[in-house]
Amino acid sequence: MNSEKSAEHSYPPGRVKISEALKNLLGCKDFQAIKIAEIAETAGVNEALIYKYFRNKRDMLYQMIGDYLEGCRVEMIRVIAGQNSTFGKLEKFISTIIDIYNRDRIYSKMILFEFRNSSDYYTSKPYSILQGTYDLCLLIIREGISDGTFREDINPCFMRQHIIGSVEQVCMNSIITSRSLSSKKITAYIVDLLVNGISRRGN
Amino acid sequence: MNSEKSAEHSYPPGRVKISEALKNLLGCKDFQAIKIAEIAETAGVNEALIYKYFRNKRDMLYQMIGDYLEGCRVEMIRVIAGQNSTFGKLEKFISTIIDIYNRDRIYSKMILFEFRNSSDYYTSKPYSILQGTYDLCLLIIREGISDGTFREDINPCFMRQHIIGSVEQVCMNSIITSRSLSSKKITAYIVDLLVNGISRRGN
DNA sequence: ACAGGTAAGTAAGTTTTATTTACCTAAATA
DNA sequence: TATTTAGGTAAATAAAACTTACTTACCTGT
Repeated sequence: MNSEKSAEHSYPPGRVKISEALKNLLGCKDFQAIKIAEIAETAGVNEALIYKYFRNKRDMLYQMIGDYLEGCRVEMIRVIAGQNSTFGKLEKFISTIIDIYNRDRIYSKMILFEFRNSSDYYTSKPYSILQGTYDLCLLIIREGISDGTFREDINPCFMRQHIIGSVEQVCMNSIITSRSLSSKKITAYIVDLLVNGISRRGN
Repeated sequence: MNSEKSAEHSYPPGRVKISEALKNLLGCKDFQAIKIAEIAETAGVNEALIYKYFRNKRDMLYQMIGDYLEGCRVEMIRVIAGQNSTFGKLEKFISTIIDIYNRDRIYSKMILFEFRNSSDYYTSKPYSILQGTYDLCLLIIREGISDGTFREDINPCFMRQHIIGSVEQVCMNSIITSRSLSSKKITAYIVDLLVNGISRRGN
């Protein structure tokens, strides 16, 4: 019984084909418009096989998002570790989020649009992975407060929300308008606003 | 044919009962879990009547959100008009958003969680009403730039996204955690972060 | 090398749920 | 008074999610 993979499920060909089929279909229509029959047909498997691997339609989405977000979390940890200044870490944190949302639009849409619409989403596994990734920001903030980069009179959790909110909003907008983001430029822009505020300098 | 109300539909008792039933049900379960039959039963009308007034299930949500958001837009215009300083307007804009999200949690949930999950949402009427409300922020920003309150080196649309993103994130979090927000306190907190940035003062 | 379990896979259902059709009734209108 | 029209319903339909009961083929321990 010790043959488990890193994730807690195995990936037989049928399962992989199902996930890929759903992903492909999500490229052209949205989740609720995609039929199980359609997924099965696209994958070239029987409908019932889907229910061997997934509890229900929504569970497919959650598992896919979970796998994807786990990869993102690992990437984020690696990328931040490569920076030594607090400021550099914050920049990398933001630019990596932008890169991720920019890179695979199908997953981005899943996460920003399909993912949240169920009351059990914030008790779900993918949610906690996403929060885990976003919470890396908290470490940066705490470090920044103690080394004097950031204000010490602000609640770190609150600051985190402020940062995430701003970044996600920009990403969401680019996805809605189907515009690609230049991660470097946008990061600089966001960081500037976050760090210096919107008030005229020297006010 | 000139008997139209201010909104483009009339409100006979059956229709009102249906909307109220849906709203009540949304208080305890989420949209996709609510059945048409259940709505009809709660409203005390026949299922078919629902389709007299609404194209489909999703259309019910859109119409309800549309009506609600139209009220919010009107409120926002009135409230901002009562301020004369740019700074006061920004504060009022933010505190009103917080108040609205705080006030009726069922509508907030609809808007933040159910509303976005369809690709046609950003071509929908409620979306354009919401954007219209949020765009009031643009006027404030432009005014603030010309009167020297805000930085002139920032794109107003971008600044708008930054502000909305931060505010919405905080509201979303309070809804997820079912915590009520003290609009005054939180507004002061957000405005401070937005205006002055997260960087240590005098950096 | 073979019994027995187990994972991958399927055909053909059942059930659930959104949506339609065809109809009734009463009030407004011409 | 005839007729349209708005509010409303019972009962059918259709579509899609999900199950059941069944193969087939591959491991695995004796």
